[in-house]
Amino acid sequence: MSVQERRERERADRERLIVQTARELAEQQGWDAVTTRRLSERIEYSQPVLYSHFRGKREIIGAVALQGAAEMAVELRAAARAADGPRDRVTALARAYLDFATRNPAVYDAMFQLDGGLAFAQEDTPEPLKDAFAALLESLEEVAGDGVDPGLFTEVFWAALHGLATLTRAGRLPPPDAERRTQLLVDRLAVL
Amino acid sequence: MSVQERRERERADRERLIVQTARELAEQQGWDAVTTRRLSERIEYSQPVLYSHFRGKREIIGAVALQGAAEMAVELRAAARAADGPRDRVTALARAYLDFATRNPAVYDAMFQLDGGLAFAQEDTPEPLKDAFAALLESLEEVAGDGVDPGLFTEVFWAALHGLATLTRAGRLPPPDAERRTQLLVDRLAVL
DNA sequence: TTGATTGTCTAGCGATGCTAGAATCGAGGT
DNA sequence: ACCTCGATTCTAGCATCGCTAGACAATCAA
Repeated sequence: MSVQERRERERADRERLIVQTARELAEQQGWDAVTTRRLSERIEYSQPVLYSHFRGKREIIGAVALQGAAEMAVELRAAARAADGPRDRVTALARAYLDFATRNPAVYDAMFQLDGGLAFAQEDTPEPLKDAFAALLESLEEVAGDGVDPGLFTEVFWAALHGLATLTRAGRLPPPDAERRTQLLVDRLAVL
Repeated sequence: MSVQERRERERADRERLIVQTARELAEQQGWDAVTTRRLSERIEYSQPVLYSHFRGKREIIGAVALQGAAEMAVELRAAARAADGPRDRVTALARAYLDFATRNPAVYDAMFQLDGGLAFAQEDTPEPLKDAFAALLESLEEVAGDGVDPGLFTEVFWAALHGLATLTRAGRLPPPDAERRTQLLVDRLAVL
């Protein structure tokens, strides 16, 4: 019995190692550099080992995305908690979101740009993703405005943040004005 | 002299054929299916011919993106022209933008999701891209609000639309509520 | 008609994601 | 201590990718 338990523990450790290594490699050199060969080399196992943990590269991306979603939820809630009043809270939330995207570009890509084979906006959506959305909603429902569905408002606010995050990082929007854009977005969207 | 002119004409025709074929193939089966082999087969030339027109696959994507930007600019201006008053104009503009993204998903990806090797938000940004942004700005500057830089406002509005477009298409936002989200966005962002 | 230039194609390189089948390891019984 | 057998891991290879060198063919000037 103990032997099997140790095996399962080692297996779980190795799975964490794979996800962690994929994430580091992606942040260092971009997702294009995360090949099954390089990844297997870094974890010091052969390629087929990857496929005994994940169906393929997509699932590895998905695993990184879930890890990222959990972290993002924590950071969003921390930022909201540290702020006083609705206005400061929404501003802090927006900054925290964009900050996360800037500091973890590869993880953000795994979550929203790449195909990680994850379901969204439906029943079988993984819990971490639902929770990250919930973290946004918690701080936004108080500024949704009368007669506006908080869920719908959160979707719009999230989409706007997502647009800013992706376009900025892709060089489509000049970075220096990022803060002014954030302020404008918060001022207009939130009902204070 | 005439011989060379015919040659250049044929060459330009073939280049258009490449771009058009890449675009059709991408819309039919996604950009992953647009391989140099499949593309060369469809245009009935060998692979190296592609490289006598474009540096590589990236530039082909870029060419599709520029074509798309030009079309989008036309559609945005048409929608704005057909509307009466600032409110209707902004709503029509937003619908036209999201509509373009829905009807031409592969082209939209070429423009904003994939790496087409194009410069953005700087001097050497290709004209069609600047013009598409200008088309947005023309209709949005009148609703930017006092003391708000129209360019900055357009960037924010654009980012929000981009977020809605990409998240909806990726299955991250439920499609049925698309119109309600658009309305909410216009109502809040635009100063009417 | 010849020679040179231009254009196109065949064939192949290194790299990718993924997998079949061989090789190895280790736990449990004798 | 040794064998057996199942589970685990690896070697080797497939098909496909973007891209390119060098052979071949077509076209022009002389």
